Amino acid sequence: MQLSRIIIGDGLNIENIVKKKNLKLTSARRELLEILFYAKNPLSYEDIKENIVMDKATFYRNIIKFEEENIINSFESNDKKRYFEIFQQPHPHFVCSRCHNIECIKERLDFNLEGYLVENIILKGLCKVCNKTSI
Amino acid sequence: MQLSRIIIGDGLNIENIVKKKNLKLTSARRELLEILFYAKNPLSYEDIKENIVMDKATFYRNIIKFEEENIINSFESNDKKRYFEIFQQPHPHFVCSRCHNIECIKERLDFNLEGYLVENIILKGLCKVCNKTSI
DNA sequence: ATTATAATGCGACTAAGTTGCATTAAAGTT
DNA sequence: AACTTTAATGCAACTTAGTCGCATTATAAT
Ligand SMILES: [Mn+2]
Ligand SMILES: [Mn+2]
Ligand SMILES: [Zn+2]
Ligand SMILES: [Zn+2]
Repeated sequence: MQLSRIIIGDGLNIENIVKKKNLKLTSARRELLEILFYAKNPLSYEDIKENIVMDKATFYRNIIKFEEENIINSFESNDKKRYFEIFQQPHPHFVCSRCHNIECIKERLDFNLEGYLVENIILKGLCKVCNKTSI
Repeated sequence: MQLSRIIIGDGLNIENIVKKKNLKLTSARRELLEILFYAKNPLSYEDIKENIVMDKATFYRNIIKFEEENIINSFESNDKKRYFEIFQQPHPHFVCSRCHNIECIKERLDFNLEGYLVENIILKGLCKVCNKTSI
């Protein structure tokens, strides 16, 4: 909710975004973008499918389009699934190996890795909640 | 080659390792561990299957056993595949989005992420080689 | 050598994601 | 408002990594 405001700015709604990219605004696309805009964490197809009425193929074809147009970005977790979120500033993600939650990490992780170009960071382990309750 | 010496120490061969964990030493297990010991990078089933004679189910069942016994560890890349390596000190892995190579990162990446327990780090982007040749 | 049990091969299966194709709906044009 | 063009959709079939049940076989202990 706040996220979508921050990213798309005032006056930019789903209609504007989709049309600005020369995509047709279908009900499938509106549904999908609404869910992603209001999500606090990245979501997989499995997370979303209960709340949408489109076919799986339509889902993935729209996901591909949205990624091409930089409306969303995605990454693979360690559960064989791909997770999607509205495109933001690149930031790390944390995958909890106990509760399987996936969180966006706001903190900057500063390290230097000479010669490489790091585009994406995925951390796995215990999230704050699970780490506390693990004695 | 050097790696396996370092980890398992002098006098510790595949026979010892397997028997120490109360696993039966089968030809499938010997084959699999030999390949993993001599590998410079983590390997997937697809990487290995040409060089082994066991069934896919046997491969994965042994992988599971080896992981339970901390003989190997594994992680998922962004190509939907799982990669396996002989268990070592935890260290990050770099997945190149251009050449799709997977490298073990020796450098320590020091950062603090308050409250979390980071068990595993996967970096994605351009490896040294691809980063140089990308202008 | 006999035996108990763990490991194996085979085939069927699951789940994420992809593709071809005929149909439908969006958006522009008259 | 009807017409047309083209993109988007649903459906079904497919691909691929990994899993599982079950009958058979190999390992290692006795
Ligand atoms: Mn995020
Ligand atoms: Mn490694
Ligand atoms: Zn957790
Ligand atoms: Zn590379």
